[in-house]
Amino acid sequence: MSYKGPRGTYDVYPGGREPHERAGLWAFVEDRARGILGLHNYQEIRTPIFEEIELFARTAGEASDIVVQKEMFTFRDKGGREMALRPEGTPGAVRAYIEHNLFKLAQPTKLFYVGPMFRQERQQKGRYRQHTQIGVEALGTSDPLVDVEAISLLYSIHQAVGVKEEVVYLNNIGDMETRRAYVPELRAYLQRHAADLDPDSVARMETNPLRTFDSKHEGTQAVLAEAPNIGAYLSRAASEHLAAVREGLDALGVPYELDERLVRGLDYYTMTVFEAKSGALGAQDTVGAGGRYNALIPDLGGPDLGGIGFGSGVERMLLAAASHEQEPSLDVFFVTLAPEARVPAMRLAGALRADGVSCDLDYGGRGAKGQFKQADRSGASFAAIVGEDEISRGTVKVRDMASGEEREVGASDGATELLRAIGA
RNA sequence: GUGGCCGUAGCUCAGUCAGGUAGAGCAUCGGAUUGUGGCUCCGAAGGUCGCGGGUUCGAGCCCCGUCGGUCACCCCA
Repeated sequence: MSYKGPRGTYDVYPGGREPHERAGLWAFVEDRARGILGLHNYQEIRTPIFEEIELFARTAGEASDIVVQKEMFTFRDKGGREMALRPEGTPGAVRAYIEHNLFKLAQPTKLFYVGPMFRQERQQKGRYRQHTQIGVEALGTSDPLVDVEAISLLYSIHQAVGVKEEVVYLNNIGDMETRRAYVPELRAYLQRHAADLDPDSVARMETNPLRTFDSKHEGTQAVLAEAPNIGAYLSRAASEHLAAVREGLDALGVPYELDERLVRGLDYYTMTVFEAKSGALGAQDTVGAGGRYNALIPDLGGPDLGGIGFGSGVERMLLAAASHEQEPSLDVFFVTLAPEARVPAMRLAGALRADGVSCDLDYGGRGAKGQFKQADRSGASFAAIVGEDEISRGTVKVRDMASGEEREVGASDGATELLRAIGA
């Protein structure tokens, strides 16, 4: 056995060591999230996990490292088309929205998706080459109350799955007018302090100065601490939008912190951006994040409509959550004490399952003691014992595993008495 | 892609300093209890010491390389 899973991936299986490797927890998170999304009238969209590279290249922006540093998994199909495994969910969803003319319906179109995303990065805590996002896109409107709904939704999902030490950060990075006013000021300021910046930030200062705020470099952060704030440069529209979002969040009781240095990695964001972090994670502490993208739909060939969305990492939610794992439960474990008892036991198990009673039996050829031990470990409420004596009498012995109490019931006419004995 | 740390039983790890017969706990299986679990006791099974090369009479240990993991940078959910 020398095969290992691909670098940066993980398996989900019974008894997995890390929270995101445990099958039961995935079901828990998905159930909770789908429940809340349904309550807000969001409907599921499923798009391919690969698209043409061009779609992602356009949306991420030329300055984004997803494209520039080739963090996408790419391949060429047999027709020579350049394809990529999706690094994020928004482009595919927006592409489908336009392709199927969903904007002709009453707007907004409220969509959610759950699925794997791929980025060819080096793994670390909370970061994987294949990870799963629960995401939302509310398309076809620029109403600030939709922003409120999206942020509230993100917060609600996190609360429902038990994300610990969460803080939601909010900012408005403005419209074109805002950036025309702000970006030159920021760039000029950074250029004056270029000597104290890290090399990455010096390069970004020209291409996309907003992104320097993401740097973890000490010198850069010291410079940025004195940098002009975008808040003072917001256009009237941006400023009113931000005020409306804040008013809505306050009314709903969603706690948040305004952070004027919050920018997002993807270039398509405009106006509202937000990010939910958890202190229970490592350096990769963003659990979910998103923002408004008012130019994206027209950029991809659709009508001039706005949209907003977020993605939340399921692995990070699980890592940041208190464990809600449920003990596996079993109703009945069959103990067979003679070879000829095995088939009758399987038949009875089938009859019980037909009535919704979960059953299992020994396939390991264990002795009586071993089978009872297995029954105990399986968490079964009852053991149903079938041996030579029971077969000759046409009965089954039912043992209550908690009390140790046993009683013999008839089994010649199916599982009726057995069902009664276990109170099903 | 860059850097730190780490690769010994299914799992968690000791053994590396000072080269000399590969260990423990937990888990698994069996027995004590010929058809009865949890607790206890006894026993068994389980290892190319990540891989390759080198030094040496002798390498889990030293040297070189390589692969993998992990955390951090970068970037991002």
